[in-house]
Amino acid sequence: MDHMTLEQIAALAQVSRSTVSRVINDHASVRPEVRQRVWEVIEETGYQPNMAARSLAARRSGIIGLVIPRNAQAIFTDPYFPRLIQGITQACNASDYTLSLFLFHDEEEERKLHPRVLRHGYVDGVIITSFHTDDPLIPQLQENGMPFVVVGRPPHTQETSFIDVDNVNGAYTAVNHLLRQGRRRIATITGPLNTVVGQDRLQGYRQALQERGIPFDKALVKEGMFTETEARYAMSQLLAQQPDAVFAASDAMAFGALQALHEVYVSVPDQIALVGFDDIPVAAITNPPLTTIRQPILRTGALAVETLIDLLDNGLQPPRQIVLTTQLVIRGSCGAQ
Amino acid sequence: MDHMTLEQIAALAQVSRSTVSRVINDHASVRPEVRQRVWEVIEETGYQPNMAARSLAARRSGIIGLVIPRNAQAIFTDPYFPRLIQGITQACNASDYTLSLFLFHDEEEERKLHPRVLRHGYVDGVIITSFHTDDPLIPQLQENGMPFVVVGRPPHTQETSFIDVDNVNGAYTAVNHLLRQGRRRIATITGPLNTVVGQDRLQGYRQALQERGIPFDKALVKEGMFTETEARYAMSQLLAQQPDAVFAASDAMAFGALQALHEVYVSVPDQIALVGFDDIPVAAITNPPLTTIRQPILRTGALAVETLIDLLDNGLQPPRQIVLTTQLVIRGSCGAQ
DNA sequence: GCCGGTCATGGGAGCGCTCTCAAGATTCTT
DNA sequence: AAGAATCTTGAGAGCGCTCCCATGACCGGC
Repeated sequence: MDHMTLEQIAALAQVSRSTVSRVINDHASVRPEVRQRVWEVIEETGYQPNMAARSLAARRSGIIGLVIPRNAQAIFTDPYFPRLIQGITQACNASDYTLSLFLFHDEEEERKLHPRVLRHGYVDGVIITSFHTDDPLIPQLQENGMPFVVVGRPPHTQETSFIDVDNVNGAYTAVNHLLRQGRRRIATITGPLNTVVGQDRLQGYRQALQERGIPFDKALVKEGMFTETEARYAMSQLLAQQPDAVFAASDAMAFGALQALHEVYVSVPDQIALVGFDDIPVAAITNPPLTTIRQPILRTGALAVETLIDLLDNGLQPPRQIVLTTQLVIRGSCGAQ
Repeated sequence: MDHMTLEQIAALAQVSRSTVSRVINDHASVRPEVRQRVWEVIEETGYQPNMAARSLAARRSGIIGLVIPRNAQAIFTDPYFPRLIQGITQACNASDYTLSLFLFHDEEEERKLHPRVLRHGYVDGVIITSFHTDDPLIPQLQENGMPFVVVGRPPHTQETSFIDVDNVNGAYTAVNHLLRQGRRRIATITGPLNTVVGQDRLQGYRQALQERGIPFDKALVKEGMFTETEARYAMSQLLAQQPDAVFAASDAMAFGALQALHEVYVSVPDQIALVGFDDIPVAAITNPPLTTIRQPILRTGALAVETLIDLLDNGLQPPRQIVLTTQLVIRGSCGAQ
């Protein structure tokens, strides 16, 4: 009684296996009364189709994978990831897909487990995020013909569908805003510079300075790892350069900076103005509230899923490449209010 | 060439399908030279067994599910969850299991998607966390014979394996520590009181007060939802009661309280001492650093996986019920240094 | 050198589903 | 009212694997 099969349901409803299959998969051409009779039996028995069998026969599992490589230490501290996962799961739930999480902690795990990601019959496709510029997984996916969508801009964009936000422009806007407040000695705490997103936000910073004819000063740039702790350290180092403003490439890093500044009683924004990037929920309730660049994280996740499903269903030729815009959210930390 | 099958590998290695299967699954009685020949062919061709077929034939998928019900809003702000997921994925990776994430956002999603969790052939078992005391999923799992392990203490413990931390004792220790600092008017911001963990930590608070003969004052208790924002509001409300200390039932809520206090220039710990619960990484770098109760989150996750696998392999009768101990971490926010 | 035992291997029968194809039932056309 | 078109249904053949059982090779004991 425990595990019923299609055949048993068919017997109970006095139809064939095929008809039950049609009813379950909502295929056309089943007489309404038959359809109803079958549904009744299904409800009564609490029958659930066996997914393994279904996957095998239909050649699709209904599972999509989310791959987060080892360098994403920030996943454990930065609300960006939970939020992205929220967007992804919401879209998955809506489209009747299940999400599998592939989280790698070190290089050995990556080497050992990449085959699992690529294994046929497991996932129909994958979403990959936060990779190094030289992450070996992307070429592997291509080689194995595993459909995938990238969150962020991959190093080699041809042939690849991706969802990115306009990081260069966002960072540019942030720094430009600081410039308009009269700040001139603007430091930045960057993301990891072996990622495209880290590079792009630094690029926006440089562009804004350049436009005002302010020379780029390497001493005002410190690399963080998108983590609070790293940024706190970076900020304490930057203090020696006596900046009058800081652009942190993520809100989490902005908090780290804020903490470092609190510790030495530097007033924000009076002595040092601060702008972050992301607009995660806590940004609104720090002291002072954080001026930041809002990026649509939920939407990014949802679009990644939708794009992947489209790719699965329709092949998606040419690849879909979406760049979402960001938005400056002015609060207290930049001194503009 | 793309998708090879066992049969094709067998042909290339000039053995039978069965022998290749034996080699892959590391079964005994295959001649070493044959074993090696087969491995060579597998490596050469980059063959990956089809998981769907394997699951169907072997009646296990190698996937375990992590279920996070809708009330866990905190997942998007509280580093507890990422950390738990880290522990779980590490253990999964080590044991060659894959993790599927079932994240529900509202009641409708839960209703609609519970069957998916219970569906046979999908997941071998599930880990469930952060449920209401009256969450319908647990009885459903029992009814369907789906193996599961609970993170946290379930409302009805007989027959159920779970991994919990000693929340009552942890909270007791936190409050007792405040009492020993001479604080007497101790408020608390609780977790959601329709969860066991929320109730347990409140219970510990009450016990500590009772032991000192301090009457329980309802006005000093505010319910938070384990979120920073809720806690910030709760703290601002508690100010009217003029407490000299606050026990927040999670670190995330302690930060919320801290922000509320900063806003009105109440000094921590001088005017109000503060103790949290969890010891998430940022606790060490807030201003002041947060005194808190450390719970072994990573270990909880790993134990949940190990217990579930044990349950899958060996039936685990009687159920395994583990309660981990907590530890007081003294930093600046309690006024003890 | 014959017989019972062990070891290595292959073949067959599924696992529970989907999907194609063809046949039967029904409706429409003229 | 008869043939053509359509709709509805069932049977069969897999999907790619695991597991059981049978077979044959090989070994030592007497």
